[in-house]
Amino acid sequence: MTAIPATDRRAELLAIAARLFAERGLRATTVRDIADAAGILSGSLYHHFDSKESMVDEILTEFLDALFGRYQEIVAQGLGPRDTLEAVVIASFEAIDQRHDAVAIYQSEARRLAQHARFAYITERWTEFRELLQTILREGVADATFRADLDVSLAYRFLRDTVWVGVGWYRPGGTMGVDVVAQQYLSIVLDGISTRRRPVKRT
Amino acid sequence: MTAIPATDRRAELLAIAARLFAERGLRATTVRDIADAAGILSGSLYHHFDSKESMVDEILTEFLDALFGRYQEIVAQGLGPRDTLEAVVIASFEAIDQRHDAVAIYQSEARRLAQHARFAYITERWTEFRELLQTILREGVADATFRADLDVSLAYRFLRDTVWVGVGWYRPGGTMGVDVVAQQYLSIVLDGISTRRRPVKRT
DNA sequence: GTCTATAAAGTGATAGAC
DNA sequence: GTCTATCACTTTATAGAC
Repeated sequence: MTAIPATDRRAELLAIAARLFAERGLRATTVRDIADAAGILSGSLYHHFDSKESMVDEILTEFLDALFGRYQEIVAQGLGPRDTLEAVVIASFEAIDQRHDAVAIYQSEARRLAQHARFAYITERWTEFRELLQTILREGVADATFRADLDVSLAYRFLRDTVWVGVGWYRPGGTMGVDVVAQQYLSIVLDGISTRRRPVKRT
Repeated sequence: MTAIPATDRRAELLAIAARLFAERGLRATTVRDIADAAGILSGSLYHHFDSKESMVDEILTEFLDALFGRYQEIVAQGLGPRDTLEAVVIASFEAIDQRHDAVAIYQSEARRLAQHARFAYITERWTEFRELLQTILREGVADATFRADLDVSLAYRFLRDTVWVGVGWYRPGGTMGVDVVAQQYLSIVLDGISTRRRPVKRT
């Protein structure tokens, strides 16, 4: 583990890179694009970073550390399954609001990045998030907060995907606040969209 | 509009390209990768296709035409809001099952492709799908199938995203059949995961 | 911290032989 | 329908001057 100098210029360049990575995709963003956007030449970027891959690594590491730190805070509060789930969902939407670029990169590139040894921590975080959500769901089924017929592993994937996919359309600073979106989201996930329950079809 | 010769070899090469595009991403898949996988040299691909972009275009056009033809069939049946929604969701999951590569390409690249004039039809299809789902939701609210407090435009985005994001983890031929997944999905969306309804929080 | 200059490899695409 | 050969251009990254 090498210490990384956290200069202002470095952070500034990283923010520029993150925005381009999020908008155009990792592969479609060249080091020239980043340098152009920063008003310098491409070679000058290598004074700050080893490689383009290092920039991505740093953006994701910082983001994931902050996010999972927040999740740990929530778990430590020892709320019940429903309140814990709500808090985790709200924290995730807040991340979409406040770290939009990093979430967008994570959402659209993490799966492929995770295949490389350098990004193995993505898989670890993925596992951590799965255990977090599945534990909440299992406890909720056990204490009758959630439906007894819930397929926990499927519901987990559903929750995971639906939370993060919001980054695709949510625009920070738009008319709809992130807290409103989170509440509407929770309303659908917890209570469904229909007025009356139907029998669960078995196949 | 130029007629495209639909030879066997052409379809075969297109299937190989679609698999690679889906697995690695458009930008990360080179014409050499496609040619290698097909057992020919990269130059030979240009006997069949104008460009790499043409391959993508053809894969997506064919997929979207088939999918929206299916949606039209469903609408033409004149079912109620709930049955129409169920049928649309099931048809979408069937597409994930049967046209996995095309759906994966669509899911992860459509937004950026739509910015180019050549792929303007993606935006048109997007609008078509939005109107389809929002009409179902509005009619469902009107006849009390769906909750009166539903935010239709937000629920639409929720449905749209959650249906297609399934392509990220669903593997055709796996242990869980696509019909089971679709039913579980509908169960959550329609009825929610909780045992009892909570008051909707207003902000 | 940035620039000049450039290397080394990869990329989409073409022309014409077989 | 595929191969040989190759072009024009782009891309990541480096070395050393300023």
